[in-house]
Amino acid sequence: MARPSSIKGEQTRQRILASSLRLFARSGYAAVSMREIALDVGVGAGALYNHFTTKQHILMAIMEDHMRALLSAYPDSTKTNQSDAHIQLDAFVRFHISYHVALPDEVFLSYMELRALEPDNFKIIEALRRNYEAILKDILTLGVQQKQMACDDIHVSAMAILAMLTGITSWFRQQGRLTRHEIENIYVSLVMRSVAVPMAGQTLAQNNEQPAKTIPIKGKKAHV
Amino acid sequence: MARPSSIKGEQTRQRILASSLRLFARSGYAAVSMREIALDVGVGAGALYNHFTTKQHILMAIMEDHMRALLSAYPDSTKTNQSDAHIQLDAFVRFHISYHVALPDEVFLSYMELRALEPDNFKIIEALRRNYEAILKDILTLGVQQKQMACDDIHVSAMAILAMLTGITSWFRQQGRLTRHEIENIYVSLVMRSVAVPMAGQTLAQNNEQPAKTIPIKGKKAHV
DNA sequence: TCATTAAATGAACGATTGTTCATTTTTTAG
DNA sequence: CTAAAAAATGAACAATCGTTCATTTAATGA
Repeated sequence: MARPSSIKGEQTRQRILASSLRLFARSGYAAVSMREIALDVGVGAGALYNHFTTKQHILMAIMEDHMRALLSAYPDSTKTNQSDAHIQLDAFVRFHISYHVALPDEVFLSYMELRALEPDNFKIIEALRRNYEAILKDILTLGVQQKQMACDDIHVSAMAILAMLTGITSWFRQQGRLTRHEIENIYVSLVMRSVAVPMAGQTLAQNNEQPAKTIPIKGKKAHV
Repeated sequence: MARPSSIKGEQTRQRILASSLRLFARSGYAAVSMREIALDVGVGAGALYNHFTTKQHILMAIMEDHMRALLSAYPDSTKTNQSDAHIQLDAFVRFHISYHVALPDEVFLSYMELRALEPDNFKIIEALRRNYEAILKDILTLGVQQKQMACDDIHVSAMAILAMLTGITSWFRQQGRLTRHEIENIYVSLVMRSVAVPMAGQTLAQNNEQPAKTIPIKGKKAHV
């Protein structure tokens, strides 16, 4: 026998994933050609197919790796050892920000290119995403049960908080005005207050009685 | 003279915009071909170029129309007639949700395809976007000045709130569990509390003293 | 009705797409 | 060193891309 396997192959595979990740994140999946990826890796176009059967497989590998890494990176200790919902939520916010700020390309890509996934692949990623969302929902549910938090709607609140947190990657820059730690504190404050139990005397403008007056939309949308 | 202009041309132009909007929002700018658009409009591919000089011009027209319509749709009355920051913020949240839920494709496209814009076009859209963000920042600034609101950072808080609100379009369905009005109320509540002045005795888990412990990231990112 | 021109056609352009494959190079086991 | 297979090459494939253009169709003012 000769050469049943090598380390070279795995190295090239990882370089393909790294180049694809960066290019996909920058220009979008559909806008990046296999030749662009090959050029960035420093290899011929045909060589890519020794490691991935199709372009779609590259995208799927990146997304699935990211989602599984995200899920396994979340420290189980915060889920089991702590029964205080506030502390769990604080830890979740800091974890989410740390992870997403450290891996902006993976996060951006996994959010932006969901529609580039073929149906079967989409289902897999979507399921992993729901697993992650469930972590936050469980925390909010616990907090409401313990009457430590006030949520009008667990699902909506979870979606709102996640959108708020993930949005950081769209403006955060490593050398920006604020450090990651400062941003963590700001967001912990925002999130904690957003689900805080309203105190007596708290002025929350409640004009819920108004029947949702429709906003008049100016514009040239004749096709409506 | 004969036929200096017609209504037919403008109609076709609008149908091109409508078809492109739907297709771009569904599959992404780069993944949609001019022939697909033409087929959806019910016209030959060459006919598109009687109304738009390039594919990029179609995208730019959609985005610019949307951003300008968004800005002009925001009722000036809430800015000038009301001096109460809380009422202004309430109105802003409801306006934003109403508008974005009514025009999900426009919102989704204008956010997702920014990178598909050529540099000059990007600058224009980006400037319009900042104008819109400024509306919220002004409200928060006013609220802080009046000591009605507490923001650790105006810019970050504005980005957080906008991300939270715009994220609605990624899960909202017209025939879903909640009506638009119910969602408005939930988000008004979330936003109001997130910038609420903390009351004495309010338990906001403040472990700001910890030196930002780094989350260990498992995974196969050998290139780091 | 006629002249004029906007609007639409559809073939064609060169460039690029994802992918294949015969061939060559490189690496490892024996 | 040699045999064998992994890995890379680079030309080639059919298909599709955005765009152009000579031509035809259709709508309008006079």
